[in-house]
Amino acid sequence: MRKTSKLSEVAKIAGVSPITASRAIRGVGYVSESARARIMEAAAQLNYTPDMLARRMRGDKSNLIGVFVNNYGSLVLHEVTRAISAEARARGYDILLFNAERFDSPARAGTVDMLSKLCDGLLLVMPNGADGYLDVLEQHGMPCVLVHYDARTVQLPVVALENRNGARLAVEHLLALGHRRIAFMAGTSHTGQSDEREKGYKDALRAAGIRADASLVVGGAFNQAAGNAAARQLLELRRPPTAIFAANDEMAYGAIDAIHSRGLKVPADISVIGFDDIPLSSHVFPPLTTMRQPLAELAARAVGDVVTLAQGGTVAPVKTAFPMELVIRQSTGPVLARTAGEK
Amino acid sequence: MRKTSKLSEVAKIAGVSPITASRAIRGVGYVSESARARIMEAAAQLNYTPDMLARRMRGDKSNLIGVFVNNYGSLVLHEVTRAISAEARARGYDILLFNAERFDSPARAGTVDMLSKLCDGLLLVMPNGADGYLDVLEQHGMPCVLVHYDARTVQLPVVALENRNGARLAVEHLLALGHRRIAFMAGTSHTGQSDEREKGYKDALRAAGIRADASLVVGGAFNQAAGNAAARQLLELRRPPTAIFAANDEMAYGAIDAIHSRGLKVPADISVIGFDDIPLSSHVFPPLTTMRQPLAELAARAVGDVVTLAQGGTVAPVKTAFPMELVIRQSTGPVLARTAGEK
DNA sequence: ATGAAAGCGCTAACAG
DNA sequence: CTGTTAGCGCTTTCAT
Repeated sequence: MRKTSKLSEVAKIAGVSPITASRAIRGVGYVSESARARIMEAAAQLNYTPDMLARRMRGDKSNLIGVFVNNYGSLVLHEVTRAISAEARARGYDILLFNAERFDSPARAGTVDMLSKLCDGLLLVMPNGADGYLDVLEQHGMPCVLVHYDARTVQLPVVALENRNGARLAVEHLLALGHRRIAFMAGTSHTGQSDEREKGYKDALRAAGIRADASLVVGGAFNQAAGNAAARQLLELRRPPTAIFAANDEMAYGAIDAIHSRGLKVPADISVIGFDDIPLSSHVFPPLTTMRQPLAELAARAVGDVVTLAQGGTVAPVKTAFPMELVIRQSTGPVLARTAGEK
Repeated sequence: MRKTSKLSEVAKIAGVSPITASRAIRGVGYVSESARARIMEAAAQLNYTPDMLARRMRGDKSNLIGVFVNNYGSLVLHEVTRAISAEARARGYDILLFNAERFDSPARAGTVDMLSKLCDGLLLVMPNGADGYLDVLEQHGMPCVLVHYDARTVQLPVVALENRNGARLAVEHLLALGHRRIAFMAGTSHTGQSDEREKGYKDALRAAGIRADASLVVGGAFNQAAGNAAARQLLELRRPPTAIFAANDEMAYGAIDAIHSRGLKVPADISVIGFDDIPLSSHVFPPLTTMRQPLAELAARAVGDVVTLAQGGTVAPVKTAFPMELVIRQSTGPVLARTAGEK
């Protein structure tokens, strides 16, 4: 690997000391016109670029925001990071996305540590509440904001969704359509979001005077495969649900697949509602009724907060929850007379 | 920000010199049992983590692969990076994803440079052929592999798709269904992929003895919005096409939308075929006929190549193109008698 | 207007 | 077995 040119080389060619060259290149302090000219000339000739690694080691800014994610691959995550990326760049920051299942594994500790040194601020997207790294960060004082997190309280600003309330709204929509036997498909409980959504589901049922039926709560992961499996399980019940509330859109897709492959129709036989409203939900068949999250506002807030922190400002370590909006498309419909009567 | 503990502190507590502490912690060289115990004890107590930045500045490995992308946001890109990420982690590397429109902007140069110093190897996914950074990399000697690139030749290994051939196959499928008036929706020409696909489209038409009609080549970006706009444009033609070949799946989704919103049906009125076969293409309506890329193999090869390079091995600077496979679903069908007769 | 010294945190090479 | 010296590339004092 060809060595990249360094400041001392530039300085030598220009016939000055490294520090003078440094000043000229950064444009600070006094440098005579002639010296400056020679230095710039030499730098151009050598194609010199300052070594940010070295600068950073001395504590300078990097203009980089680190985005830490786990389970890279989910579509919501993709949408969230995309929004964050757009927002960050609009503010003059670049994004460094780091993917790790957990951040507290000893093998990863060094990397994580280095990245947090490298970046001016950190955004943890959908972090695992059980991850010990959260505690490290909490004490560390590093500018850091949690995004899409709804688990145990940490002393860090959190930008999240009104998961519980949004879920209640979703189920109320189903209730309003006459459904009484409503299933919930849960994701993982890593971030706490699924748990909150489940609470909202139960809130709505309780308010409607419907007793919870444990066999109607299924699932286990936020992806299509899990949604598919969970739906199959529901369909095999002696009394299957007439409607399914999936903890996210991707699970809903999987559920719809399972229903179709049983020869049943959505929403004629079973209604399905998702959560997140990722862009593709209006393209699947049938177009998915779901709860929309205000992605842009959320990203703007998250990035705004880290940037404030990174620039020495203060942000209270509290959770800001954004409201969800019901988007009615075609995967939900009134409960059929025959099924409704069955109850 | 609380300073993180450093080696010298550990050493002081353990009553040894920094270098001895270093040896004990890395497990190299001779350290007496008693000293080692005291050092580990102190390190644990201080929660010491080595500063990889400092290590890296001395030229050590980081076990990180940098993935540089532009236009972060596209779903194909997401799938590709996801596959790369999985593959890299399976080999013990972590991924650092860096998003920038271009890598040669002066403002970004420092960051780009730093990242390439930081990472053991680089993967440029869908790079812009016009980006001057490619030339820098070419000379630089940094372990680096291009992924999904089909533009001007550079002296770097490239892992790509059989774009031209795959496109030909796609159009031949349409031809076999009786279509004669076939449109092509192009993406951007940044990576050269769209251009190659267009060549394949023309190859197939020519082989079938159909004269190219410039009004049937539309588009301009690899996303839904562009696909939508392009399809509207096609539908307004005096003689609209009976089939559309979109340069990627996302454009195809947009096209299908446009067709539906005109009150037409896919494939009854117009057939649509995509390119890439991202997972969602089997869930949209109608399920999309498309060309599948061997994602896992591709990622395995790309990661395998950088890792080889990073470990001092050699990889020839040539392009490896992976074949595409036709996946027939329900968005393509035989041309209708009335339309076919029209010609 | 310019430079020398010192240090960021770590470790290879070379003494003890 | 352990410590000293030196240096990665840069920049902030503090001179001159």
